[in-house]
Amino acid sequence: MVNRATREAIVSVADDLFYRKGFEHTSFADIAALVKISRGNFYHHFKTKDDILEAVIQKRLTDRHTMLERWEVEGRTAMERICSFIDILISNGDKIKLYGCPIGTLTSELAKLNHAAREDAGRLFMLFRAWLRRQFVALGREADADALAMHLLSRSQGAATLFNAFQDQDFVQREVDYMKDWLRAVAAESFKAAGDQQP
Amino acid sequence: MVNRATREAIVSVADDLFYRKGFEHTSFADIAALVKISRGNFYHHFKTKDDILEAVIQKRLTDRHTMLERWEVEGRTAMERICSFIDILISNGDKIKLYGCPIGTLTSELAKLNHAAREDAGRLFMLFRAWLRRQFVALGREADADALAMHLLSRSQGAATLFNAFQDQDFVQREVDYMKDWLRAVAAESFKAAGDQQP
DNA sequence: TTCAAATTAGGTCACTTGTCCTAATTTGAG
DNA sequence: CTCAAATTAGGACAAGTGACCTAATTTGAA
Repeated sequence: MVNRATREAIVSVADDLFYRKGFEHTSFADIAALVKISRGNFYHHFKTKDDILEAVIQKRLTDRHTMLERWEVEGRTAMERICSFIDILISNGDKIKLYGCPIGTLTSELAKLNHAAREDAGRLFMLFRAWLRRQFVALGREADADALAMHLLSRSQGAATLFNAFQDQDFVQREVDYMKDWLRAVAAESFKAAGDQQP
Repeated sequence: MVNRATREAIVSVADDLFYRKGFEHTSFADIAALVKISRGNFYHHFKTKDDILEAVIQKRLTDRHTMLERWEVEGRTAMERICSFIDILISNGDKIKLYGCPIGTLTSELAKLNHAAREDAGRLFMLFRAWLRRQFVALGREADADALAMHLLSRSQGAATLFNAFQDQDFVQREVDYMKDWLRAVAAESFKAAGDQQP
């Protein structure tokens, strides 16, 4: 006798609005209008706005986890998997161009609001960091896998931010190409190191 | 008979609060409390909150312009000047760690608010882009100076975002070192190209 | 079908927001 | 000093916010 559909609709719409308009700039009224329920109805599903934020972060964690896991079991090489990550900038380009990176912008907003959910949002970055680290380990870079993961995360964050600021499609494409060049060099180095038997 | 001091105090405090708490999350009351004037007094200096934002963006443009110009006339090499830009991540690290990049986060917030001042804020990035482009030209890279400028801007944006997210000092230091390595490689390439052109 | 639980609609509440008004005070040119 | 202009304080105002309540309706297990 539990209606999960309405709850999921609220979270889904909130997820979208928090991304497009920001957490603080999104009101209960905004969400209610899109979900087509009355404002007062919220209290039955979520006690506070922070509870909705919590659910949205959880949803994003699940969604990204699912995506990354799918990439991992589709049996491609670590190199191709990392390329899939880089290609988010293109495949999700239309939205990034307009609203930036969903993870980076949320983290940044919550940091400024000094919001309690700041740490939870941070786990979104940690998810990608750990996943990328695993790919670099698979690429034969156990020693500096984490630094490489952070570096690539950083590069894609920067590209997303400037894509949003300048709206320049050529720029993103160029940065994506640079990242793939870098990735090939990283892979080549690790092959060389394996041959030398030296780090 | 014009009191510019109060106006400048308002803009200065607003600049700081917009950075630390975000534009929307900063209220007239917040600013008034720090400037130590009454709330109603604002209307005499700024008709709307958007007018204050306009003034803050103008101030940031002037401040950054002054800083970049100073670096340019201090008679150092283009390489050293670009290093000064990279080193912002260290010299301004305490604030970036807590609040992110003042330019990137403002641009991102205004994009989500769909705010009219979005374009004005964009000029802050353009300022750095043009300045960096000039430095790369001075480094002998006329052909791809703009792409190099955007690339470095992108790298430093990403580093600032992840510094804010993970608060990891070692990470920023590493990224700063990577950027300087990259810069040296770029300079070396341009020397090589110059050598090829003039045998 | 029955009926208690789940869900919903509609509204109230106290509070904050940006905007704007008016009256008092301060300032400085003549 | 004089006095009009500049500046300031204090508050009013409507609109919007998140939180919360109650009563009506819907749902589905027994």
